[in-house]
Amino acid sequence: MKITLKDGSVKEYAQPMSVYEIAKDISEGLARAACVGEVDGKTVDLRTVIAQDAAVNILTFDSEAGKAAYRHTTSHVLAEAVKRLYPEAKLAIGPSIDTGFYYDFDCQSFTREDLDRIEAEMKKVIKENAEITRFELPREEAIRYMEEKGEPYKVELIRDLPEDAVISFYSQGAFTDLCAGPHLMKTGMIKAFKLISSSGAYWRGSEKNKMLTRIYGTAYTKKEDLNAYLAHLEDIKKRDHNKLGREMELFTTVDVIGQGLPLLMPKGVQIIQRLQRWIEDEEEKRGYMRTKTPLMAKSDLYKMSGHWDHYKEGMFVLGDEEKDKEVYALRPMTCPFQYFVYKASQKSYRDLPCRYGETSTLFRNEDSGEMHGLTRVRQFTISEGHLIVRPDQMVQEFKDCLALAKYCLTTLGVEEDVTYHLSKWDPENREKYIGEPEVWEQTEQSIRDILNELQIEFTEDVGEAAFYGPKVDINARNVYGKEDTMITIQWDALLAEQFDMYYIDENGEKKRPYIIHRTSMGCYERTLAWLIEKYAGKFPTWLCPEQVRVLPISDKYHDYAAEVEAKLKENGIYCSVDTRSEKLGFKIRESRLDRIPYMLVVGQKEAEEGVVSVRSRFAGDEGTKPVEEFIDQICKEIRTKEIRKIEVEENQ
RNA sequence: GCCGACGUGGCUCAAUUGGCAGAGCAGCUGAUUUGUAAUCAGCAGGUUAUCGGUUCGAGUCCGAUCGUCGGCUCCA
Repeated sequence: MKITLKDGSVKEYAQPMSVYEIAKDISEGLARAACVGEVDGKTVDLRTVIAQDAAVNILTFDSEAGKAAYRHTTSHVLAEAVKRLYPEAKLAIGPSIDTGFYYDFDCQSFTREDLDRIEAEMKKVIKENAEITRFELPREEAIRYMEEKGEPYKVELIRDLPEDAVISFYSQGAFTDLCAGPHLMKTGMIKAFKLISSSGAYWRGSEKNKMLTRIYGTAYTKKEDLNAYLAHLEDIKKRDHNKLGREMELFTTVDVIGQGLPLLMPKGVQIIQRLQRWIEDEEEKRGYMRTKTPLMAKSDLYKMSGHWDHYKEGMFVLGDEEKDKEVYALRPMTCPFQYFVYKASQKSYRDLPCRYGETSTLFRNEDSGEMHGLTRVRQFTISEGHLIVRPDQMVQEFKDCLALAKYCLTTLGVEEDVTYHLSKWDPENREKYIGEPEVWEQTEQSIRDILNELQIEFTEDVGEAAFYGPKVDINARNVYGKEDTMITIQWDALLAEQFDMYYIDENGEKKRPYIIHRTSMGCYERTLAWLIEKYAGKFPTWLCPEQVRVLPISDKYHDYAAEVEAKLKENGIYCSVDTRSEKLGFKIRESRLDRIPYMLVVGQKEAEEGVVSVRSRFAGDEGTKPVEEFIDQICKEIRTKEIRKIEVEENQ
């Protein structure tokens, strides 16, 4: 048989060979580093025996598949260690994930000290360097085997496997686990690992099931790489908006006010205000009309929209349905309010599209465990809008909404950091949605076509739609890698019916419009959080609460500093003067720590010549220039919303 | 909502088996008049998240509540 290797060379063997044996034949070093094999493009276990001609590639930790196998084996080492220390623990599942691996156990919860003890036991397992072997069992035997071992979760997993599935097990020493593999050859191949944390997780991801104990960990082939990753974890905490945003006095929370109700402080509001004014103006340029509608309404409104049936748990209801004649609720969305703006007058086909925008404050009664900083809150303000359009206008308007979203992302410098999702309904879960299956299939196809036409890469997510229609979600990851929706654009062919919205067509007949629910740059709080993390608090100049700080060398130059400040303020630049009697070095240090983009040093020389010495966080010392020249420069940067690159060494 | 950890001046952290709540930074006052990342001195600041319990005595032990964090589930 002929084996073609990655480099094109061909090896001939007289008898069948396992992937591992082939690796060993190539070199001992490769065999030591081998994690998985790739045979004719398919990832396989190293133990897989090849009996006929094939293209074979040996993958190490440097490949995605190799990394996954390496970490998956580490999770088995973890499981063995836990079983040794806690024999009563039941095994659930233990896959590799992006950042490492986890394993779920049904047992007590673990403290950090427990994790340290488990780590020590794992080191023993690794030192023992047991051979990892694979075997298969027929279904009934597999079930009996795991029943005898007292592993009910494994039994359940086997029962749920398809009838024709191969049921494989991996053993290392006295430990055996149901597992599809692939795995490394020996436990001793694990060189560097760390248990990161422990937490609760529902069995099979359903809150109806028992909560198990999950241990997260990670593994690398080199101690340095592991340490670099752990250092990175420490480092990203510094840009966590929840810490940095409080430090920078952008927002705060107060116990007595309540969970999920952050207070935006003056500097935070300045940023949000600038975003808001920009978006409102931009939408107006694009043909939007602005509305201002009530923050609450009678329950009747939400009954019409369907929210009362589909979303009541998420709403703040004022009053008691049993006792009170009328019950009000704070609004969780703006849709029905803007529909009534539309309905206030009869519309002709010539009036459409009607584009309504509103800077809209919403209230959602999130579960207590869900709140997080500015990204998950109970009251938030969103660049909300609804477009009431004729069916023939739908595609173009939907595209325009995507274009607006893209413009916002590009301007904020974050367009590279997002992923697009076509959020679809779940046909298996019909009661969560309104409308007929054909309508869902149709509208989903329309969105799919638009995204393909615009050459936007996207994934399709089942069960992520709104109850009234499918949508495009634009998501971003926070510093910890957790994904949040930043922008959403929803295709709604159903609610117009519920609200009896219509327009008169060219034949004088009543017609149903379509509706687009959309945001242009999403929710202000969440966007602020995103920007804090993206820029580590060093916002683009146009968004900085303080753009320039004038630093007089001594009080002798306060008059000149005030003159410079006045000129800057005349030009709408946010600036201040540091009049404290401190040394220049100290003032510079504080300005840097306050993340001020520009410092203007003024002393005798500057006062005499009517110039300023510019020091920026972008290029360091930018030299001396006339005040007017600096004003022109920064005004242009602000007007164009430029994102200036930081080129100097940071020292914070 | 569920599992777990945590809560001491504005911030970062101390306080031995339960035994006088402390430091640095920030702040304020004064001195200093400073040329590109930290001048010196002094002062002030706390019902140890809240409420209750055990104890001669609680930051420390116990219970409840509120909040924060890490996850799960849910979501803009």
